[in-house]
Amino acid sequence: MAGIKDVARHAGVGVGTVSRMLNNSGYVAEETRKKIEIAMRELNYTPNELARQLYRKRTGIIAVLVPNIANPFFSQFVNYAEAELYAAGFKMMLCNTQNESNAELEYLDMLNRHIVDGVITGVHSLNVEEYRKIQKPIVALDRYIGEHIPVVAVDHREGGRLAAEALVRNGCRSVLHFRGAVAVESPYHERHFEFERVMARSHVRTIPYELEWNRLDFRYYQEIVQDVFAREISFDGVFGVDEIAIECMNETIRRHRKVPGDVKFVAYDGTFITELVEPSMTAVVQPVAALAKESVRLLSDLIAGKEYKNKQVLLSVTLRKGKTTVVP
Amino acid sequence: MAGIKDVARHAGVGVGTVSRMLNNSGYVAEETRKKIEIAMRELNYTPNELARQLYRKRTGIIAVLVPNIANPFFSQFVNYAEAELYAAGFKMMLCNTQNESNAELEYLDMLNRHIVDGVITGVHSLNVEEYRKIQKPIVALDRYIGEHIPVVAVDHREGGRLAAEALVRNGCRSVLHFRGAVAVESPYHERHFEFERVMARSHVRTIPYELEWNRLDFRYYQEIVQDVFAREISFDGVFGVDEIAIECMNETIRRHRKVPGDVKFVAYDGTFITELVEPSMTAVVQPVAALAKESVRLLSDLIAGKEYKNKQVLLSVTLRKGKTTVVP
DNA sequence: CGGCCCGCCGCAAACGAATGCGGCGGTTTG
DNA sequence: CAAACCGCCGCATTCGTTTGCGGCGGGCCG
Repeated sequence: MAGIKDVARHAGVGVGTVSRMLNNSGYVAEETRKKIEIAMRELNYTPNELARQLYRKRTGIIAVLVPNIANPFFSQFVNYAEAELYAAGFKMMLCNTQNESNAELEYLDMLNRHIVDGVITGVHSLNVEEYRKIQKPIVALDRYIGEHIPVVAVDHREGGRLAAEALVRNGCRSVLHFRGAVAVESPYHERHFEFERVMARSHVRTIPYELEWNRLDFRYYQEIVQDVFAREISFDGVFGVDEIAIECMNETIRRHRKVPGDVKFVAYDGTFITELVEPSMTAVVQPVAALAKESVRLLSDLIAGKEYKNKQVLLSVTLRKGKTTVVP
Repeated sequence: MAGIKDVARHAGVGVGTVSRMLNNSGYVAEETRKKIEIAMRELNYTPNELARQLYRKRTGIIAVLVPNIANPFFSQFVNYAEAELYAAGFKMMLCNTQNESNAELEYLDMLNRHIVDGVITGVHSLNVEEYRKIQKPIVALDRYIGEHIPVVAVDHREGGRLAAEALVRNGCRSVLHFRGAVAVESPYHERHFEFERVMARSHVRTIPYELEWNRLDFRYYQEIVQDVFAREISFDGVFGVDEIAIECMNETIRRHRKVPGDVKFVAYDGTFITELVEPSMTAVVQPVAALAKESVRLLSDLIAGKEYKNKQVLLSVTLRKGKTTVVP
């Protein structure tokens, strides 16, 4: 309620002096400093950040866009991103786009409205064109948007290879391969191409099963699994993102087939849920903490004025051995 | 870059007119309206929200404080809260306090700094006194803070009762009861008291096991379970929050005891992970969506100037039958 | 002793928008 | 025919800061 003017009057100085003291820029005598401190305490003064933001043209807020925050991968990502942003002096605005591209658009527009200083986008629904129009700090997670927008991604090719090799090593002959919708372009898909490539080379049969784009709710995954079993597909290995691999394993167990005896599983992402189930699942794990760290670092650089052209940070994945495969 | 003045000059009108048109308040002739529209388009004008916020003294941003967003309960809560806030015209600032009470304090201070219009706090680490000092819109999730701060909570007493009755019905004689640290006061604990009460009345032995306060990482839960089994405690029923109940079940299965044959499980919270495991777990489920909805509603009311005294919204829980108990 | 630098500080102009007030034509009303 | 009213609009102030510029004493140097 009390403004800087009130403090100044109360302390018998000018507003400039109070301001200088707040940001300790310029000279202010020790004695006046004391007087101002007292005045601030007595009036219970807190600077109004809005006025500062208006003058400085920055808010210190970063928007993080994710499709669904309840999804383990994204909740972990957001968790780390928040920590990194906080450490870098930023606050985080969270945007669950739920695949609503108008929500995505609205949040992007906040850059123009000066509400946020930057955006980290983990969503893929919007037309790429919309992003290109915006000449503001944006970092993309796992998506190539345009040459002026840096990307941080993982080496999905390597991920596909690791998964495939694991299943081959474990002697699988017929592998169920859950894959994202091919219609959507994403670095993301590389893992599927590479997976198929390695399998073909190793003469292992694969049964591709295409999933809808951006359906992250697990009810959907349950439906899919029901469908798979209804069709009496026979397989001795499974590869897919955490959620569907787990659902698939559960149904396998319910039908009294042995894991990993009869069927081996390799999950992709390796979030905590793969460690939560019994048997724990072998998984290609994405370095979520590093993804968050790099995203924030890149964005900070952009905000600080650094220019990036065709910048891509590629992080490597690892295979974590669980109990759904036998050979390491 | 272009400001309202530029638009006004470009359209040959005064700034007031442009402003009136933007907020359509007051009169502006159709013809001038057109001219301004053209000017806005040509200059690619977007109003600077910071200036508006300064004038209006509100930002439309709500801070949501949670201890750990990677925790399924909170990630679901945040998910719903974001949707409700968005629908109510607010943006969400997410704060992962990670039990750092200084972070909590810093975010509360944003109310004074006019960065956020309100706070929904799901964390319990800070001294209650700090909250009482703040005469701004705050809603507490599952915690009684003071008479001027509305609380939205679930009926934990009923939750404790439902869980206890389920285990009694299933014929348990000796139940392992994981409970939160009693040192911390919270409506939250009611479930444990009620649980013990019902068990005593039914002459079922309980083995209470006290957990540390606010440790939400699942490594910790693993340690606890290891400890339990190392001490060779014998039990035929388990009650605890999702994560620990699941860890405990996994270890039980690994030791070749049958679930639910030898040991029954009832989890508390009933997040998606209880449905993700095999066998799926019977759980007392908290109405997370409703919690979020009510929190937002109360906060909106507070911001709109409505006064609440000793307001408490109590939501009821339900028992969801899974496969870790046999009798419904 | 005069000029100059230096520590200290006040004044006023930004920042970009919202809005109360009053003015200006033109029409209705008494 | 004058007063009241109405649609429309510009001007100046306000929101609460930051900061450039310039002033004012006092000490130091030539």
